[in-house]
Amino acid sequence: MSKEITKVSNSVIGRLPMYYRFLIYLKNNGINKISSSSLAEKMHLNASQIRQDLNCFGGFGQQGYGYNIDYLIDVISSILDLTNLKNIIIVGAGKLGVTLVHDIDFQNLGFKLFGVYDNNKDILGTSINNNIIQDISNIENLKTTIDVAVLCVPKEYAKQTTVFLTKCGIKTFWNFTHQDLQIYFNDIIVENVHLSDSLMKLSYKHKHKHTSK
Amino acid sequence: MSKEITKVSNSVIGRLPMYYRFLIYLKNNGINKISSSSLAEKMHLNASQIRQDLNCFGGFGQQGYGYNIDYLIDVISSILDLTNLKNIIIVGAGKLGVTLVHDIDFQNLGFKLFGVYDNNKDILGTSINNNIIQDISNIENLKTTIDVAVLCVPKEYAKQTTVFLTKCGIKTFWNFTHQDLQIYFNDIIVENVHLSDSLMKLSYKHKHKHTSK
DNA sequence: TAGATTGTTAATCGATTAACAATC
DNA sequence: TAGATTGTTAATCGATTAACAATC
Repeated sequence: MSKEITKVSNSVIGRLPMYYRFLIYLKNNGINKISSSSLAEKMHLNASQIRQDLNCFGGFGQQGYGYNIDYLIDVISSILDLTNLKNIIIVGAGKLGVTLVHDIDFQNLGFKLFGVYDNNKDILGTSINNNIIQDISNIENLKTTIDVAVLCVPKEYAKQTTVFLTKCGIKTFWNFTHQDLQIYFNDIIVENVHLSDSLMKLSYKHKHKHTSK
Repeated sequence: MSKEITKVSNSVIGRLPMYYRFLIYLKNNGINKISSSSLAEKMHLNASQIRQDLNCFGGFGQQGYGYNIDYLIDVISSILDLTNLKNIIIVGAGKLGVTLVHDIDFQNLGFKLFGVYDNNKDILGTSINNNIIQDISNIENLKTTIDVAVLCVPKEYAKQTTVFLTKCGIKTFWNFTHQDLQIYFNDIIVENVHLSDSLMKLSYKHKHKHTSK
């Protein structure tokens, strides 16, 4: 049974991948059903929260029994849109861009890696994992729709690159540039991976070991 | 004027690096003072929130005037402990580990890169940016205190590596392994960079463009 | 049927926003 | 001094947790 989804909070969305990961772990250990309270205990969460989270999208459990793990994995996968492959490109073939080509399992995360782009003449034509690095200006001429761009360019180029890509019709960005983009662009969807912010938070937590939450 | 810090919420801590980054940007543009309302407008935030956030740590502004940007940068830097260098090691010298050695400005984020470790005999002794890859077992014999470990090992090894490192006295982790650790360890500090979770969230947001926040 | 556990409503808790007195 | 803007208290909003009736 599925629900009309209106507006789901970021907190809920943020927990879905965590549930997904943990349920796969349980499945791999031969477990095929689980109750919200037992899942909560294992994940160090609250059972009410798990039920509330899932019920944003529909009723996927069975009273007196719990949740079927295979089914729940399918459901979350479908909510996160992991089976419908979207075209993604990597913009910026520096160390980070290249690492992502190798390390990210795009296929299983809802994406088809469509191409890798850069503007450095020295590396154009080189191949990474069977992806030939192409000139970024080629994006304009693509007939295929690109759904998402991964921004791996240096911070100084983040803004102008995004201007260019939005002109090419791309509205969704996985942003590794340490540059805040939502400030300058309306109507784009951005998921930030600000590694330096993350490390600063760790620095704070390390200092305030017993005073931070 | 500084305050007795009791317990600051993760939401507040999470915004500090963002303020820090933006204030440096303003400074680089020759601006030396700003009011909370003007900062809020530029950052698409709420002025009350900025004042509340800062006042968790003390009163750093001046009525009728606003905040001195240089001073505020210093204050936040000190709150985040960015000037007191802590020893950090990278564990796992695969593509990601190597990329972090090159791309992360540890020095300016509160850390001194102390060493890079792996257990792959083929790469031991190799040098990355003047860091020689050392055998992970050497960590046990270190006389120097290691404050933080960056976990860049394959997911399957995350748990056992963490067990080993905690035995060596390391309690703070920057975790890139896609393995939840807090579930298994008490009393450790972890900052997760779950790239696959991040991409799944983007997948969700892309699908639900107009229904997600 | 009885026991277990969901789905959902209600209560609580915390974070964000508004208001305003203090003060530079 | 008058105007501006902080620091801080109070009000609102949203997210988490508890409770329980519905039901498998």
